[in-house]
Amino acid sequence: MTQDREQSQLAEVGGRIRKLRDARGLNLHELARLCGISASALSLIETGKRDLRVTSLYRIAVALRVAAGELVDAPDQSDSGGSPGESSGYDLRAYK
Amino acid sequence: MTQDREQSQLAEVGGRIRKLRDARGLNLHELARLCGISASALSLIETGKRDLRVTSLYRIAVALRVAAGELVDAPDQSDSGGSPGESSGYDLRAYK
DNA sequence: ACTTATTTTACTGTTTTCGGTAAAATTGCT
DNA sequence: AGCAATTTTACCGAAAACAGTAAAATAAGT
Repeated sequence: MTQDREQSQLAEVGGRIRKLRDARGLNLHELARLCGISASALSLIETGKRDLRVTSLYRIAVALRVAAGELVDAPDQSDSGGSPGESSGYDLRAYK
Repeated sequence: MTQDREQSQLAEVGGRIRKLRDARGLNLHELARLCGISASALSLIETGKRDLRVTSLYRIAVALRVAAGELVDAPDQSDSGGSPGESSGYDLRAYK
């Protein structure tokens, strides 16, 4: 369950990278060299078959000239710091 | 150079995590359990001493109830999909 | 069809994240 | 000061992300 979810999350991240790479007119090897990641690793990342470190995410974002958040968030994500003070909602009873 | 940059990027990510965790009134072990990451690893992440996978980033974001992008982007990041068609700015001459 | 460019996949070796545990260091409270 | 809670750090072993290479698969062009 959680496995499938992370799988699709990575697939979405990879899809956004590929889309932006295409929009920039770059091929795999070019982007790979721009962000210091091997082409084979980048291919696995774009197809959602490999997890990646956030530092790698940053390097890719820099190469694609977008904010790193655009690679991990859905395009319509807009929620932010709500009103502070309503510290609620956590159910810690199950533990400890 | 690049090393220091990634170091500070990780420190910023960790700082945001810690700040949100404090705002939620959670201690390290509680957040660790909520996102399925060991407390020791989470401590290293919050102090910017350890890189992390994006799937871990997602789990932390879910536990903190924020978009993952809020953990990787500076709070004032707002640029987005500019006008398509101006494919420019890449210098590939140095390679290939 | 052939040829070329691009991408995918498989493999090996190195580095690094991660869980778990436990011990130090720090912080907070009385 | 002491004592407890929280955090940091150090270790170990396992799993996974990397680089590099090369071969297979796919796409694109002539």
